[in-house]
Amino acid sequence: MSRPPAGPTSPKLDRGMLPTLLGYVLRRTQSAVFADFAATFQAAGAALTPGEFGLLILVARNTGLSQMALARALGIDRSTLVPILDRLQARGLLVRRRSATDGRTHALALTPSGYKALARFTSLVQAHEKRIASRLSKTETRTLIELLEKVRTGTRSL
Amino acid sequence: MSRPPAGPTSPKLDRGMLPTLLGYVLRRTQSAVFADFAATFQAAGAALTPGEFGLLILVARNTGLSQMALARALGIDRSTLVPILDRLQARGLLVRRRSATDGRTHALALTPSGYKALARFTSLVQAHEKRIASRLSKTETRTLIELLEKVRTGTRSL
DNA sequence: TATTGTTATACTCTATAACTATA
DNA sequence: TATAGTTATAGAGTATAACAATA
Repeated sequence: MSRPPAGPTSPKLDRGMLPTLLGYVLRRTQSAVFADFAATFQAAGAALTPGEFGLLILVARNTGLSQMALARALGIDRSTLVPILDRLQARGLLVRRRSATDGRTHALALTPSGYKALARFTSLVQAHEKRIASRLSKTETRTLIELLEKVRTGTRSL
Repeated sequence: MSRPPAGPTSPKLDRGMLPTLLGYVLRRTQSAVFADFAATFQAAGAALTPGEFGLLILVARNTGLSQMALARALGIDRSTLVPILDRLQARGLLVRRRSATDGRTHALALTPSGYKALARFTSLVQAHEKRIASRLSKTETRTLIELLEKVRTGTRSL
């Protein structure tokens, strides 16, 4: 792997203190992992974001849950959830059913097609996961997850 | 710290396989860290995003760089950069100067006020960094950064 | 009165395509 | 022709405020 032809337009910039900031490294890594996720799905002719995958898993595992409960689990506002569900519903992956016990709420569920798609998505996610952890040993991967969880729970916002 | 009153609206949802997915843990951690960053600045009456901080550092360390060079360093399109610079310029933190050697480019630089603000921002970022790493030993923090870099460089998109 | 879902609105980040000025 | 910056436009994620239906 040779260096790209370092013309006048691609000088290495001085990044100063940034490389040692945990938040910065975290952000760049998250960005690269996101891009890998997108590339994995695009290469397979599928379209899904990590957020949508998480949402589908949540609905599959908690069939009948309300939009409020889902929004709370995702940490987003209920109004933010509406267009996201609209899209997944338009793709035939998910349905809003009227709750029998509370007329205000929608009972969310995957369609048969949604379950089938989720199975496929899951194998794509596993391939993606394998790749992003490819330079890490099993132990290192476990350590990384533990350390990330420590960081997450040591935060103001939690 | 007592648990919140677990009413009918906050049942613990089944998150299935998600807690073991590195990508998922990374995303949630990044989200929590982002929220902590925002809270730190808001508490200090300052307004800045992690991305803006990174941009200011880059400009401070590479005075006179062009918008193209900056966009490339940030991994975003040049058109995306325009409104971001507009805002920072409107806040008086940064200026676009005409390049003496190439009339097409703008030479970016911080204003004196920008340097002063950046000094303040830097100390806020350091407080934020200290908090998010508060549950980690020095060694663990170093390990975490190393593992994150390994993940980042083991990605398709790199 | 309070809650759920929706709509209207607004802001930010992101991109592509086309335009202008300059090289 | 090619590059830099801008503008126009569009899509997605995020929020707040107000509204209708239901509890």
